[in-house]
Amino acid sequence: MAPSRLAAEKRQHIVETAYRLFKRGGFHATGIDRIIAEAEVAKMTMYRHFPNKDGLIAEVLDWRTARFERQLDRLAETAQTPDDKIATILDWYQRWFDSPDFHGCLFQHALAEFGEPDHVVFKAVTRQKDGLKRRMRDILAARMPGERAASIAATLLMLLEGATLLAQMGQGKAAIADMRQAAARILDAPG
Amino acid sequence: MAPSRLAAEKRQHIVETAYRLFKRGGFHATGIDRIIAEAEVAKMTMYRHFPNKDGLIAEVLDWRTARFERQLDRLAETAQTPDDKIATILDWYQRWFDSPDFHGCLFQHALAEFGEPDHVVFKAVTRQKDGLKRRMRDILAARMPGERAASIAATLLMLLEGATLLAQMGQGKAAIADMRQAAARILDAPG
DNA sequence: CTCAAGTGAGACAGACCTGTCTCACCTTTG
DNA sequence: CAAAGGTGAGACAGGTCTGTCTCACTTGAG
Repeated sequence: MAPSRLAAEKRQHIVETAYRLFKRGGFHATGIDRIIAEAEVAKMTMYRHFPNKDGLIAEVLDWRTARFERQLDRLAETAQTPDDKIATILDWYQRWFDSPDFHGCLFQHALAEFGEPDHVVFKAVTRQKDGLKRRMRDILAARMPGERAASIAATLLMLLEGATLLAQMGQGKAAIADMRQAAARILDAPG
Repeated sequence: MAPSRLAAEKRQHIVETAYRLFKRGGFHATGIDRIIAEAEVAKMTMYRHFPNKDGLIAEVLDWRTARFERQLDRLAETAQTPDDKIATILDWYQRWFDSPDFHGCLFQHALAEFGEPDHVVFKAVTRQKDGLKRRMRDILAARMPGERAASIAATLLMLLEGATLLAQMGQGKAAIADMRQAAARILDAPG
């Protein structure tokens, strides 16, 4: 039978509550008991919707990936040139770093705690990073050969990931500024 | 009383065993019981040398930082120009990515699991990253104004951290190549 | 030799973990 | 109304976690 409307809402509520707790406390350190207490949900309700904790984590990451990519695609529509589209991504990161409950990248953290390439969580992380890289590559491909677009997209991804790390260590402001300079130099360089 | 020679050796053995296990399995997921079993050491021996698990983790990171910086400083002596010194650092990362039991950066992982800025582990992470950035800044300062050296050092650090992340996702080869191109463009750009 | 420090082995406490199960209750649907 | 699926609350099992403690033994220092 198809899940009822209320069941789907409960499921989504669990995902968002778990997201908030994982972001603050990490994955292994955040217990199921804590999640169901915070979500005000019975334990069996959680285990009826998700096979186990790892499955919940992967679902949380995939949900977050979808939200992230929606925001990114919407932003890309507001800009005209490829360079402007890339700039809106950097703007997005800058706002993220400045947001009050910034705790670093949940996907980086997931990779740290689930480093086995076959693990369902590991795969959810690669999906997010590959999606971001592909979006930047597609943006740049309108302005340069595909191979060079792929290379620069990878470079920008590295800069973004490194900047996120520095931001988690309290150096977000400088990291954004330095990243903008570097991005400008890389994009302006002769092909 | 000063610790005996054997006691110091045991202590060091615990640190190196914990390092190996943390690298593979993460921090929360690796239990004390596993560490002392692998190190073939009594539990009380471990707790006599370290105040608690967090203290052991911080010690492991600091030991690893010292080893890393020794290697870096030794490499820097073999190169002449600032650009060559930076290149030897990139070479070091490339060899690291290709090493058989590469599992990503232990400091990134520690930051993911201990995100509280006041935590002893968090501080050990910032020490390592700041140390690396400072070394690159000092290298570059021989070739450009101090402010620009600091900015480029931060950019290179971001690239290195991002490349390490990509390497953990199996894209180390391409990441190194793209990073080298980006570094060359950034270093060659007009001041 | 003598004594103290260090150690190995393991029991132990108390807490927490994941995941299963029961049972009474509610709500939705036919 | 009646049947069935979803839920809340919590007990429960079996395991693991950190950290403390005891006791017998070994090893190093004076």
